[in-house]
Amino acid sequence: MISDNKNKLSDRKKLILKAIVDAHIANGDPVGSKLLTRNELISCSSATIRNEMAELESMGYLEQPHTSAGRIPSEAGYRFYVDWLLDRYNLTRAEIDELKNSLQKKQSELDSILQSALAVAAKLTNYTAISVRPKIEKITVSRYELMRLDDYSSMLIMLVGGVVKTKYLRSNTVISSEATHALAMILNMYAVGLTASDFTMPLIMEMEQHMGNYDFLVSPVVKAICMTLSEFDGGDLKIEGVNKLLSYPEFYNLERLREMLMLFEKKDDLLEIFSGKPTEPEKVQVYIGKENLVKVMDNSTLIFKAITNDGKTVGAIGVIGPTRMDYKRVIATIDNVANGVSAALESNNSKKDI
Amino acid sequence: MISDNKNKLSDRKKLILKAIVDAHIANGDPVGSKLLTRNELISCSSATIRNEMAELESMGYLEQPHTSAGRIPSEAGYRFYVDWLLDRYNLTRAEIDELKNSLQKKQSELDSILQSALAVAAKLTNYTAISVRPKIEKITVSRYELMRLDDYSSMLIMLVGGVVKTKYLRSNTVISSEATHALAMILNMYAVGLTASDFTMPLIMEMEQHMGNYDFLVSPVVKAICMTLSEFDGGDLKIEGVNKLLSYPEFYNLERLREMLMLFEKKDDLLEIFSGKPTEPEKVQVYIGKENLVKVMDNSTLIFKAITNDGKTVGAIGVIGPTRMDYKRVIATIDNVANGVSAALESNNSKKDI
DNA sequence: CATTAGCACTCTTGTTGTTCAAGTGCTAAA
DNA sequence: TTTAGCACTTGAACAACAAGAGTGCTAATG
Repeated sequence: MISDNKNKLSDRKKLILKAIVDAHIANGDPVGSKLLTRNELISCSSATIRNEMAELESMGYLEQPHTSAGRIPSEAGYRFYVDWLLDRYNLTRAEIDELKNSLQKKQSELDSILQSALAVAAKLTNYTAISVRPKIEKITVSRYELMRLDDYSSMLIMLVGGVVKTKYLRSNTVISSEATHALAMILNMYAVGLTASDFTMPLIMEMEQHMGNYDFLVSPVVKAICMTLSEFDGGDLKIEGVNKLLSYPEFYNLERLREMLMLFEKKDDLLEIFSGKPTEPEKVQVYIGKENLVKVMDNSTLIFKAITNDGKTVGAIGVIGPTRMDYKRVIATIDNVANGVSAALESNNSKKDI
Repeated sequence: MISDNKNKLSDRKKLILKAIVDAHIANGDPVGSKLLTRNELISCSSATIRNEMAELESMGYLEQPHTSAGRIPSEAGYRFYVDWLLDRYNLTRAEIDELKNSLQKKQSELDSILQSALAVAAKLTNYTAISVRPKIEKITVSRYELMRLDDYSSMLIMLVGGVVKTKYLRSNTVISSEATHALAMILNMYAVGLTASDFTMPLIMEMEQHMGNYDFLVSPVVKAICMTLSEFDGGDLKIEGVNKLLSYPEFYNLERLREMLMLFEKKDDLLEIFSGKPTEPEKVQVYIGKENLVKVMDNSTLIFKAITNDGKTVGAIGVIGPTRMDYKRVIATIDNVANGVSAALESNNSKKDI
């Protein structure tokens, strides 16, 4: 019986088990009897706790890695914890919003091709592959719609560069449908054809004036617009095959590996490297070690090539790896992949023309 | 002057430098004078090589990690190697084919949503996120086109489940355009509405008979068709945020990390785990440690939830991490993400209905 | 009878010292 | 100019050892 299972443990044992699992989840270290005495819910001495822990161990809920370490939960311990001791957790608003927004996002044609190209580049070269779409200047919204979902939330729909972008909005107060309409009108009146930096304070104040009682809506919406614009033209960076790093003894070193992953996580530096260089677009670029100017890449080589469409550079694709890299294979591969992506884009163009 | 640079080194120095770089690229170890004497192009003793190496080092092309190790190329050494000593490498046919095929691939609606959902799941939970589309039975091609590109290559275009799939084909002999046409006709005659397992040997032989002199074309094309079908319905598995593993001391162990990455690489096992379980689709599933049956995951926890569309399970999304996992947060997050994806799919349905 | 204090015991971790193998630099001879 | 030989340097691997942390057990206490 399930309820049998639940009541197998005394309340104090449950408390101690829960405390141990919680502490272990938080720290990762085995937890000893002394540590638990600090827990306010547990009001007995370390010796008592030790006795209880010994019993929990013999029941199979705890184990000790070695004699002189603390206890860690066994799998059965985790199972009991998950089934009976778990608190409920509710996502924060910020988390929910992030979730909703990301599910709205649509990939562009180029993004989709880059994704495939990256996967094949990583596979063929056996190095971590990276692609970027550089910043596009002067991206603007050509039309706004505002869709009211309920009293507290709406969807901002923008036509930007021929593509529909949506942004989920939420307020703490009730927004009437009149307010929604008014805001949409104001946006189409004032904010069409503007780049992110065109949204100046005077402009925002003028919009607020026109909104009357609903002036407080303007600034968060403008923020959302600017975020969308910057996310759209703020060059996107994709990475594939981080695990390839592990294949090389150069990165078989956790400190180094972690630094590299931090670099991938942050993306800014890489974006700059790929975008900023005065590249000859028709050639594969090779940057070795300190030529990369970013400290973390002191011992790494970056090999990439620009992707062109209609004669213009629209991105770049390449790999990153140890300076000890199989240059001749990688250079040839990246050359071909970049050309392939460019060709795929061109063929799309011609399809559109017909 | 560039040519100056090229001739800064004597031919023997170039030979030795190239040999050192090649050897170091291959092994990763510092290379000593003795090893180089085995190179057939170098016909002098280790002592001579040592002298040359000492000179190359003083010129800045080599360095030694410590006195008693061999030499490794410096950045300048790599630079010289890349600029002047590199052999040309041509991609193999297999590599070129793989490249072309992967650039043709189109993502489905579900794939695109899953991609976004994965990214946000990995970010919110801070664990590695995984999604699967399970096998779809009975997927068939409803129409074939064959586009001749040149004497040796064609594009096989298939309409499968309402989606266009293409496959790049190449032969060693010249294929006339008549042959291409005949093949396309035969395919549409015999091979429409068949699943991969419907392609039996007798059928293939019958098709070959109708192809006359071009019978040798049938079997490779059928292979390509079957590959496409299996790739289409063979459940797809995506992974995001492998680097998150590094955040946890449990994986701060290169052996463990590598095993996990191998698991991600192979995908088969994971696919089975996600797909095979008799899940209650409305609940978040938690598998702890050995409950996972796959050896590598002995110390890991898998948390996932099914994604439904129109009442049917169309996939699953979840995370994998150490058994010491922040269960309450992860369970809540996965619950929300999976629901979000399901909802996004449903809303697409209703759009289509209108 | 449950709880607690105290102490001896166990086991890991980090440090130190030593040996071993690898590869160099230099000198003298060919 | 090239080669052989030898002394020297240095990191990696391994064993010995001290320190620290946490337990289990026993005896005392409310």
